[in-house]
Amino acid sequence: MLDQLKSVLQEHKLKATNQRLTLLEYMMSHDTHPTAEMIHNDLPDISLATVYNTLEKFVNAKLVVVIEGISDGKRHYDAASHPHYHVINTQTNEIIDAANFDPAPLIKAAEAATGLQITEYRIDLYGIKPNAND
Amino acid sequence: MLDQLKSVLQEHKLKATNQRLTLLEYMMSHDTHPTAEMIHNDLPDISLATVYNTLEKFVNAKLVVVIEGISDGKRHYDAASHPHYHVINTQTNEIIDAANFDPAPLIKAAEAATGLQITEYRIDLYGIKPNAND
DNA sequence: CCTTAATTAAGAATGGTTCTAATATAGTTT
DNA sequence: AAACTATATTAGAACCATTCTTAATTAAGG
Repeated sequence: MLDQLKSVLQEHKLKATNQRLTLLEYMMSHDTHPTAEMIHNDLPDISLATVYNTLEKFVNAKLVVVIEGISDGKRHYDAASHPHYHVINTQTNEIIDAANFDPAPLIKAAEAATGLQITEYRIDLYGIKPNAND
Repeated sequence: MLDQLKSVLQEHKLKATNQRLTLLEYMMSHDTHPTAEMIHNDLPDISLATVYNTLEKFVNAKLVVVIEGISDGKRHYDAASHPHYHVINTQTNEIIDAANFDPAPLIKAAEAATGLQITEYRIDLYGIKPNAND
Protein backbone atom coordinates (compact mmCIF):
# COMPACT_ATOMS: atom_id res chain seq x y z
CA MET A 1 0.00 0.00 0.00
CA LEU A 2 2.89 2.29 0.75
CA ASP A 3 4.79 0.32 -1.85
CA GLN A 4 1.99 1.02 -4.28
CA LEU A 5 2.38 4.76 -3.78
CA LYS A 6 6.12 4.36 -4.22
CA SER A 7 5.54 2.62 -7.53
CA VAL A 8 3.24 5.38 -8.71
CA LEU A 9 5.93 7.95 -8.04
CA GLN A 10 8.66 5.89 -9.68
CA GLU A 11 6.52 5.31 -12.76
CA HIS A 12 6.49 9.08 -13.14
CA LYS A 13 10.25 9.36 -12.51
CA LEU A 14 9.69 11.14 -9.21
CA LYS A 15 11.97 10.39 -6.27
CA ALA A 16 9.94 8.65 -3.57
CA THR A 17 10.56 11.00 -0.66
CA ASN A 18 8.58 10.83 2.56
CA GLN A 19 6.98 14.18 1.77
CA ARG A 20 5.80 13.02 -1.64
CA LEU A 21 4.43 9.76 -0.30
CA THR A 22 2.57 11.63 2.43
CA LEU A 23 1.20 14.20 0.00
CA LEU A 24 0.15 11.62 -2.58
CA GLU A 25 -1.61 9.57 0.07
CA TYR A 26 -3.32 12.71 1.32
CA MET A 27 -4.52 13.77 -2.13
CA MET A 28 -5.80 10.30 -3.01
CA SER A 29 -7.75 9.96 0.22
CA HIS A 30 -9.37 13.42 0.25
CA ASP A 31 -12.00 14.66 -2.15
CA THR A 32 -12.14 18.05 -0.44
CA HIS A 33 -10.38 20.02 -3.18
CA PRO A 34 -7.96 21.69 -0.79
CA THR A 35 -5.70 24.68 -1.36
CA ALA A 36 -1.95 24.48 -0.75
CA GLU A 37 -2.49 26.25 2.56
CA MET A 38 -5.17 23.80 3.68
CA ILE A 39 -2.88 20.89 2.91
CA HIS A 40 -0.04 22.54 4.81
CA ASN A 41 -2.36 23.04 7.79
CA ASP A 42 -3.22 19.33 7.80
CA LEU A 43 0.41 18.31 7.26
CA PRO A 44 2.38 20.94 9.19
CA ASP A 45 5.61 18.95 9.03
CA ILE A 46 5.74 19.52 5.27
CA SER A 47 6.78 23.05 4.44
CA LEU A 48 4.50 25.25 2.38
CA ALA A 49 7.22 25.55 -0.27
CA THR A 50 7.35 21.77 -0.59
CA VAL A 51 3.58 21.57 -0.82
CA TYR A 52 3.71 23.98 -3.77
CA ASN A 53 6.72 22.28 -5.37
CA THR A 54 5.25 18.83 -5.02
CA LEU A 55 1.79 19.79 -6.25
CA GLU A 56 3.41 21.28 -9.34
CA LYS A 57 5.25 18.01 -9.95
CA PHE A 58 2.04 16.04 -9.42
CA VAL A 59 0.15 18.29 -11.83
CA ASN A 60 2.83 17.83 -14.49
CA ALA A 61 2.62 14.08 -13.94
CA LYS A 62 -1.17 14.32 -14.26
CA LEU A 63 -1.65 12.83 -10.81
CA VAL A 64 -3.42 15.99 -9.68
CA VAL A 65 -5.49 18.66 -11.43
CA VAL A 66 -5.81 22.35 -10.62
CA ILE A 67 -9.13 24.10 -10.16
CA GLU A 68 -8.90 27.82 -10.80
CA GLY A 69 -11.54 30.54 -10.98
CA ILE A 70 -12.98 30.03 -7.51
CA SER A 71 -14.04 33.35 -6.02
CA ASP A 72 -11.69 32.93 -3.05
CA GLY A 73 -8.82 33.71 -5.41
CA LYS A 74 -6.84 30.61 -4.50
CA ARG A 75 -5.90 27.54 -6.47
CA HIS A 76 -7.56 24.33 -5.39
CA TYR A 77 -6.19 20.87 -6.11
CA ASP A 78 -7.83 17.53 -6.77
CA ALA A 79 -6.48 14.03 -7.26
CA ALA A 80 -6.83 13.16 -10.94
CA SER A 81 -7.71 9.54 -10.31
CA HIS A 82 -10.40 9.52 -12.98
CA PRO A 83 -11.33 11.87 -15.82
CA HIS A 84 -13.85 14.33 -14.51
CA TYR A 85 -14.89 17.92 -14.45
CA HIS A 86 -16.04 20.26 -11.72
CA VAL A 87 -19.25 22.03 -10.85
CA ILE A 88 -18.82 25.02 -8.55
CA ASN A 89 -21.68 26.34 -6.43
CA THR A 90 -21.07 30.06 -6.66
CA GLN A 91 -23.14 30.73 -3.57
CA THR A 92 -21.03 28.52 -1.30
CA ASN A 93 -17.83 27.94 -3.33
CA GLU A 94 -18.47 24.23 -2.89
CA ILE A 95 -16.73 22.18 -5.58
CA ILE A 96 -18.53 19.08 -6.78
CA ASP A 97 -16.94 16.36 -8.87
CA ALA A 98 -18.83 15.06 -11.83
CA ALA A 99 -17.81 12.35 -14.24
CA ASN A 100 -20.84 11.71 -16.42
CA PHE A 101 -19.70 13.59 -19.50
CA ASP A 102 -17.85 12.13 -22.46
CA PRO A 103 -15.36 14.70 -23.68
CA ALA A 104 -14.60 12.93 -26.95
CA PRO A 105 -16.97 14.97 -29.16
CA LEU A 106 -15.70 18.19 -27.64
CA ILE A 107 -12.08 17.21 -28.21
CA LYS A 108 -12.75 16.13 -31.80
CA ALA A 109 -14.55 19.38 -32.54
CA ALA A 110 -11.70 21.42 -31.06
CA GLU A 111 -9.04 19.51 -32.98
CA ALA A 112 -10.97 19.98 -36.20
CA ALA A 113 -11.42 23.70 -35.54
CA THR A 114 -7.85 24.50 -34.54
CA GLY A 115 -5.60 21.86 -36.08
CA LEU A 116 -4.01 21.28 -32.68
CA GLN A 117 -3.66 18.00 -30.84
CA ILE A 118 -5.55 18.34 -27.56
CA THR A 119 -3.53 17.10 -24.61
CA GLU A 120 -5.57 18.35 -21.68
CA TYR A 121 -8.88 19.98 -20.91
CA ARG A 122 -10.54 21.86 -18.12
CA ILE A 123 -14.31 21.99 -17.80
CA ASP A 124 -15.71 24.03 -14.94
CA LEU A 125 -19.42 24.72 -14.60
CA TYR A 126 -20.86 27.32 -12.24
CA GLY A 127 -24.31 26.96 -10.75
CA ILE A 128 -26.69 27.93 -8.00
CA LYS A 129 -29.20 26.06 -5.91
CA PRO A 130 -32.59 26.17 -7.71
CA ASN A 131 -35.37 28.13 -5.96
CA ALA A 132 -32.78 29.74 -3.74
CA ASN A 133 -33.82 33.21 -2.63
CA ASP A 134 -31.06 35.69 -3.29
CA MET B 1 -22.44 53.37 -33.14
CA LEU B 2 -21.28 55.16 -30.04
CA ASP B 3 -24.95 55.36 -29.10
CA GLN B 4 -25.15 51.59 -29.53
CA LEU B 5 -22.37 51.07 -27.01
CA LYS B 6 -24.12 53.50 -24.68
CA SER B 7 -27.30 51.45 -24.93
CA VAL B 8 -25.42 48.26 -24.16
CA LEU B 9 -24.06 49.78 -20.98
CA GLN B 10 -27.43 51.21 -19.95
CA GLU B 11 -29.15 47.87 -20.53
CA HIS B 12 -26.80 46.48 -17.92
CA LYS B 13 -27.39 49.42 -15.55
CA LEU B 14 -23.84 50.68 -15.98
CA LYS B 15 -23.19 54.42 -16.16
CA ALA B 16 -21.96 55.29 -19.63
CA THR B 17 -18.65 56.93 -18.79
CA ASN B 18 -16.04 57.72 -21.40
CA GLN B 19 -13.75 55.10 -19.91
CA ARG B 20 -16.37 52.39 -20.15
CA LEU B 21 -17.31 53.30 -23.71
CA THR B 22 -13.65 53.24 -24.71
CA LEU B 23 -13.02 49.92 -22.97
CA LEU B 24 -16.15 48.29 -24.37
CA GLU B 25 -15.27 49.43 -27.88
CA TYR B 26 -11.75 48.13 -27.38
CA MET B 27 -12.88 44.71 -26.16
CA MET B 28 -15.42 44.29 -28.94
CA SER B 29 -12.93 45.18 -31.67
CA HIS B 30 -10.02 43.06 -30.43
CA ASP B 31 -9.88 39.29 -30.43
CA THR B 32 -6.40 39.29 -28.93
CA HIS B 33 -7.40 38.10 -25.43
CA PRO B 34 -5.45 40.85 -23.68
CA THR B 35 -4.49 41.12 -20.02
CA ALA B 36 -5.44 44.18 -17.97
CA GLU B 37 -1.91 45.45 -18.38
CA MET B 38 -2.00 45.07 -22.17
CA ILE B 39 -5.24 47.03 -22.31
CA HIS B 40 -3.76 49.74 -20.12
CA ASN B 41 -0.74 49.95 -22.41
CA ASP B 42 -3.01 50.45 -25.40
CA LEU B 43 -5.23 52.92 -23.54
CA PRO B 44 -2.81 54.74 -21.24
CA ASP B 45 -5.30 57.49 -20.41
CA ILE B 46 -7.41 54.94 -18.52
CA SER B 47 -5.84 54.05 -15.20
CA LEU B 48 -4.94 50.47 -14.45
CA ALA B 49 -7.33 50.52 -11.48
CA THR B 50 -10.17 51.53 -13.77
CA VAL B 51 -9.25 48.85 -16.27
CA TYR B 52 -9.55 46.25 -13.48
CA ASN B 53 -12.74 47.78 -12.02
CA THR B 54 -14.41 48.04 -15.39
CA LEU B 55 -13.43 44.56 -16.54
CA GLU B 56 -14.95 43.19 -13.34
CA LYS B 57 -18.19 45.05 -14.08
CA PHE B 58 -18.16 43.76 -17.65
CA VAL B 59 -17.58 40.19 -16.47
CA ASN B 60 -20.49 40.43 -14.02
CA ALA B 61 -22.65 41.78 -16.84
CA LYS B 62 -21.48 38.87 -19.02
CA LEU B 63 -20.09 41.27 -21.62
CA VAL B 64 -16.61 39.85 -21.11
CA VAL B 65 -15.26 36.47 -20.03
CA VAL B 66 -12.09 35.66 -18.13
CA ILE B 67 -9.52 33.14 -19.32
CA GLU B 68 -7.45 31.75 -16.47
CA GLY B 69 -4.86 28.99 -16.32
CA ILE B 70 -2.47 30.45 -18.92
CA SER B 71 1.11 29.70 -17.97
CA ASP B 72 2.01 33.39 -17.83
CA GLY B 73 0.08 33.58 -14.56
CA LYS B 74 -2.10 36.50 -15.65
CA ARG B 75 -5.80 36.77 -16.35
CA HIS B 76 -6.77 37.29 -19.94
CA TYR B 77 -10.05 38.80 -21.06
CA ASP B 78 -12.26 38.23 -24.07
CA ALA B 79 -15.41 39.92 -25.33
CA ALA B 80 -18.29 37.51 -24.73
CA SER B 81 -20.12 38.42 -27.92
CA HIS B 82 -21.05 34.81 -28.66
CA PRO B 83 -20.96 31.59 -26.65
CA HIS B 84 -17.62 29.95 -27.18
CA TYR B 85 -14.77 28.19 -25.50
CA HIS B 86 -11.00 28.50 -25.74
CA VAL B 87 -8.19 26.33 -26.98
CA ILE B 88 -4.78 27.24 -25.61
CA ASN B 89 -1.58 26.27 -27.41
CA THR B 90 0.64 25.41 -24.47
CA GLN B 91 3.78 25.81 -26.57
CA THR B 92 3.06 29.42 -27.48
CA ASN B 93 0.32 30.47 -25.03
CA GLU B 94 -1.75 31.42 -28.06
CA ILE B 95 -5.47 31.49 -27.25
CA ILE B 96 -7.82 30.40 -30.01
CA ASP B 97 -11.56 30.95 -29.97
CA ALA B 98 -13.78 28.08 -30.94
CA ALA B 99 -17.54 28.02 -31.15
CA ASN B 100 -18.46 24.72 -32.72
CA PHE B 101 -19.52 22.92 -29.58
CA ASP B 102 -23.06 22.68 -28.20
CA PRO B 103 -22.84 22.82 -24.42
CA ALA B 104 -26.45 21.72 -23.83
CA PRO B 105 -25.72 18.01 -23.21
CA LEU B 106 -22.91 18.91 -20.84
CA ILE B 107 -25.12 21.32 -18.90
CA LYS B 108 -27.99 18.82 -18.71
CA ALA B 109 -25.65 16.12 -17.44
CA ALA B 110 -24.19 18.42 -14.81
CA GLU B 111 -27.60 19.58 -13.61
CA ALA B 112 -28.76 15.98 -13.32
CA ALA B 113 -25.63 14.98 -11.44
CA THR B 114 -25.55 17.87 -8.98
CA GLY B 115 -29.09 19.20 -8.65
CA LEU B 116 -27.77 22.71 -9.30
CA GLN B 117 -28.96 25.14 -11.92
CA ILE B 118 -25.98 25.87 -14.17
CA THR B 119 -25.55 29.59 -14.80
CA GLU B 120 -22.14 29.74 -16.41
CA TYR B 121 -19.46 27.49 -17.78
CA ARG B 122 -15.83 27.63 -18.68
CA ILE B 123 -14.31 25.19 -21.13
CA ASP B 124 -10.61 25.48 -21.82
CA LEU B 125 -8.72 22.93 -23.89
CA TYR B 126 -4.95 22.72 -24.03
CA GLY B 127 -3.12 21.42 -27.06
CA ILE B 128 0.08 21.29 -29.02
CA LYS B 129 0.98 21.50 -32.67
CA PRO B 130 0.95 17.96 -34.11
CA ASN B 131 4.30 16.61 -35.31
CA ALA B 132 6.07 19.39 -33.47
CA ASN B 133 9.52 18.34 -32.37
CA ASP B 134 9.99 19.08 -28.70
C1' DC C 1 -28.32 74.10 -12.84
C1' DC C 2 -28.03 71.13 -8.37
C1' DT C 3 -27.72 67.18 -6.10
C1' DT C 4 -26.02 62.84 -5.23
C1' DA C 5 -24.59 58.51 -5.74
C1' DA C 6 -21.39 56.32 -8.56
C1' DT C 7 -16.89 56.48 -10.95
C1' DT C 8 -12.10 57.42 -11.59
C1' DA C 9 -7.33 57.33 -10.33
C1' DA C 10 -2.54 57.31 -8.04
C1' DG C 11 -0.39 54.97 -5.05
C1' DA C 12 -0.26 51.92 -1.10
C1' DA C 13 -1.32 47.44 0.51
C1' DT C 14 -2.29 42.66 0.05
C1' DG C 15 -1.34 37.90 -0.23
C1' DG C 16 -0.96 33.76 -2.96
C1' DT C 17 2.80 31.96 -5.19
C1' DT C 18 7.62 31.74 -6.56
C1' DC C 19 12.43 32.27 -5.69
C1' DT C 20 16.94 31.85 -3.07
C1' DA C 21 20.54 29.53 -1.21
C1' DA C 22 21.82 26.41 2.35
C1' DT C 23 21.02 21.72 4.14
C1' DA C 24 19.40 17.04 3.65
C1' DT C 25 18.25 12.91 1.25
C1' DA C 26 17.20 9.16 -2.45
C1' DG C 27 19.18 6.41 -5.64
C1' DT C 28 23.23 4.77 -7.77
C1' DT C 29 28.11 3.53 -8.06
C1' DT C 30 32.35 1.68 -6.33
C1' DA D 1 27.85 -0.39 3.00
C1' DA D 2 30.31 3.86 2.26
C1' DA D 3 30.80 7.52 -1.08
C1' DC D 4 28.89 10.21 -4.67
C1' DT D 5 25.81 13.22 -6.93
C1' DA D 6 21.88 15.02 -8.62
C1' DT D 7 17.68 16.11 -6.76
C1' DA D 8 14.53 17.51 -2.90
C1' DT D 9 13.43 20.19 1.16
C1' DT D 10 13.04 24.31 3.75
C1' DA D 11 12.61 29.09 5.97
C1' DG D 12 12.23 33.18 4.74
C1' DA D 13 12.64 36.82 1.34
C1' DA D 14 10.92 38.52 -2.88
C1' DC D 15 7.62 39.03 -6.44
C1' DC D 16 3.89 41.02 -8.76
C1' DA D 17 -0.90 40.65 -10.36
C1' DT D 18 -4.69 42.28 -8.23
C1' DT D 19 -7.31 44.79 -4.74
C1' DC D 20 -7.91 48.55 -1.63
C1' DT D 21 -7.92 53.46 -0.05
C1' DT D 22 -9.32 57.95 -0.32
C1' DA D 23 -9.96 62.23 -2.51
C1' DA D 24 -11.41 64.43 -6.72
C1' DT D 25 -14.53 63.94 -10.70
C1' DT D 26 -18.65 63.02 -13.26
C1' DA D 27 -23.14 60.92 -15.16
C1' DA D 28 -27.96 60.96 -14.67
C1' DG D 29 -32.18 62.69 -12.93
C1' DG D 30 -34.88 66.13 -10.73
